[in-house]
Amino acid sequence: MGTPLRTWRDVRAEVLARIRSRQWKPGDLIPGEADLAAEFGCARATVNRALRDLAEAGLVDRRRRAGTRVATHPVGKATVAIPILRQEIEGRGQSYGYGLIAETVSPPPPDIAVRMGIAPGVEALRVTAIHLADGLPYALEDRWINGAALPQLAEADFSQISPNEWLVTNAPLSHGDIAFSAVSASPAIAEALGTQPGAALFAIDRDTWDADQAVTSVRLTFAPGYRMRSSI
Amino acid sequence: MGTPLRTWRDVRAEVLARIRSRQWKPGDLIPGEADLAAEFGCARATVNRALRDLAEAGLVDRRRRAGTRVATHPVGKATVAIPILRQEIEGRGQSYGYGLIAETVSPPPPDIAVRMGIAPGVEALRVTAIHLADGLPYALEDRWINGAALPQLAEADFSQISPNEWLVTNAPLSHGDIAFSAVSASPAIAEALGTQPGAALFAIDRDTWDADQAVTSVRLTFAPGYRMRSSI
DNA sequence: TATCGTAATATGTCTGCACAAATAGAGACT
DNA sequence: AGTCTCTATTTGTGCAGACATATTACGATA
Repeated sequence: MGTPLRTWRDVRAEVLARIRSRQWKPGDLIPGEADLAAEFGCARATVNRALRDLAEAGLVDRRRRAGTRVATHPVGKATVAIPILRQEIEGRGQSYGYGLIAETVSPPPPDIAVRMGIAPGVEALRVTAIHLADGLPYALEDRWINGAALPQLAEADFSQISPNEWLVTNAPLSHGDIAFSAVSASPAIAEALGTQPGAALFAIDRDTWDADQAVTSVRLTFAPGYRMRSSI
Repeated sequence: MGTPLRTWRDVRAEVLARIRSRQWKPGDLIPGEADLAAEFGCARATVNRALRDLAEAGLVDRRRRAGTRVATHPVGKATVAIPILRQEIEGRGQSYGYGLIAETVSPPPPDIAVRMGIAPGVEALRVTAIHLADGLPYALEDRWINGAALPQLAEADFSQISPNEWLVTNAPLSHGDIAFSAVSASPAIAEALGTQPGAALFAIDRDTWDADQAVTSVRLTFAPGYRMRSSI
C-alpha cells in the first residue's frame, strides 16, 4: 500500500472509490473494521467513523455481527432545506415582504382537528398570511395554532411578524411531520397568489408537536414555478 | 448532580431538554465541551459526539473557537427518502407493475443537453416508462441516459427492468441534484397517467453525475394525489 | 426434526490522551 | 481610526484499549 490513510475522510473516500469502481459490488460484504484499519494503517475508530458516515448516507448497511455490506439500493436520501421564507427570499437578494390577511378564532375543520388532536368544537387560532418576494406573491400561509399549547399566544401581533417567525422563537417544538404535494389552485388561493384558478401549485403541509401536544399545523402554498431543490 | 450521563445519547437528550425548556434559548452560547463533560461526568469525546449529532440535525451551530450556540432557526432540515418506486409501492402492500412506453435515440433538447453537459447534436438514449401500483398508473418516468458514460448500456433490456433499477446496479454515481415541483399535466402526460390535462401533478427532476460526467437526467411525474412525506 | 441455549464475532461506544485547525479578540503598529 | 499579527480558546480528529451489545451460527437437548 501507498501512504497510510490518516483521516476518516480519507478512509471514506477510499471505501467510496472501491464501491464506485465495483471492486465491492452492491450486496457484497466488505472486510471488517479491524481488517480495514490494518490495511489502511489507522485506528479502528477512524474506520468506524468513515463507515458510519457512509451508512448514514445510505451507501452501506451495517449490522452487528453481520458486518458491513454495500447497499443494494443506494437509498436516495436527500436532505432538503425546509424553506424559511424570509431567509430563502433574502438569500436570493430579493426583498422580503409580509402581509396578514386574516386572523380568526374558530373550531378547526375535522381533518385539521383530527391531525392536531383537538377535540371537536374546541377553538383554535387561524392565521392567513401572504409572503412576498420583491413585492410579488411568493407563498400563502394558512396556519392553525393550538392556543392550549401556547400560553403566551395572546401577546403575538401577527400583523407585524409572521406566525412562522414568531413560533420559531416562542414555541418549544419537539417533532413534526412534513408532506410535499401538488395542488390545484382554488379561486381564493389563485387570487391571493395572483394566478389563475386550476394552476398547479407546490404545497408543503407541516404539523408540529411539542411532546404529545399539537402546536401548529400549516400549509404553505407557493406561487407557480416554485422549485424546491436539493443535492446528494 | 444526579446519575452521570454515560452515553452520548443521554448527553444529547439532556442538551435537547435544556434547549426545549428554553434554559438555553435560540442564539445562546452553551458551555464548552470540556465544561459539559465535567458536569455530566463523561469524557469530552462523548459530549462532542452528542453535540456533533445535534449540529447535523441543525439544532445548534458550532464553530471552532466561537463555541456552540443554539440555532436561531431551529428546524431547517428534513431528510426525505427519495422514492425508489418499486420499494415504495411494495412497501405499502400494493403490487408493483412496470411498462416500457418508448425507447429512442436522438439528440436531447437544448435544456436537457445543457443540464447534462452533452454537446449539441450528440445523441443520447431516451426511455419513457410507466410505473403501476395495483395496476393503476402511479408515476411516469421520462429519462435521458448518456451512453458515453455507460459502456454496458447496450446490454440493458428496458422492457424487462426499469431504467431506475438498472442504473442503480450498473451505474457508478457520485452526486446529483434534485428538484421538486408542481406541474400542470400536458395532454400526453395526462393520458399516460389516466387523468385530465391541466391536473396538478407532483414532479421530481433528478440529474445524476459520475465525477464530471452526466449519467442520466430524469423526470418522474406522479399521478394526482401523490404526497412525499418526511418527519423531523 | 425442531427448539433452545450459548459462544463467537462484528459493530457500537466510552475513556483519556494528544495534537491539529480555525478563529475571536487582544494588543501592537501605522 | 484602521490594519496587522499573534495568541488563547474551542472544536475537530486521531489513537489505543476496553467493554457493551446485537446477532449469527452451531451444538446440545427435547
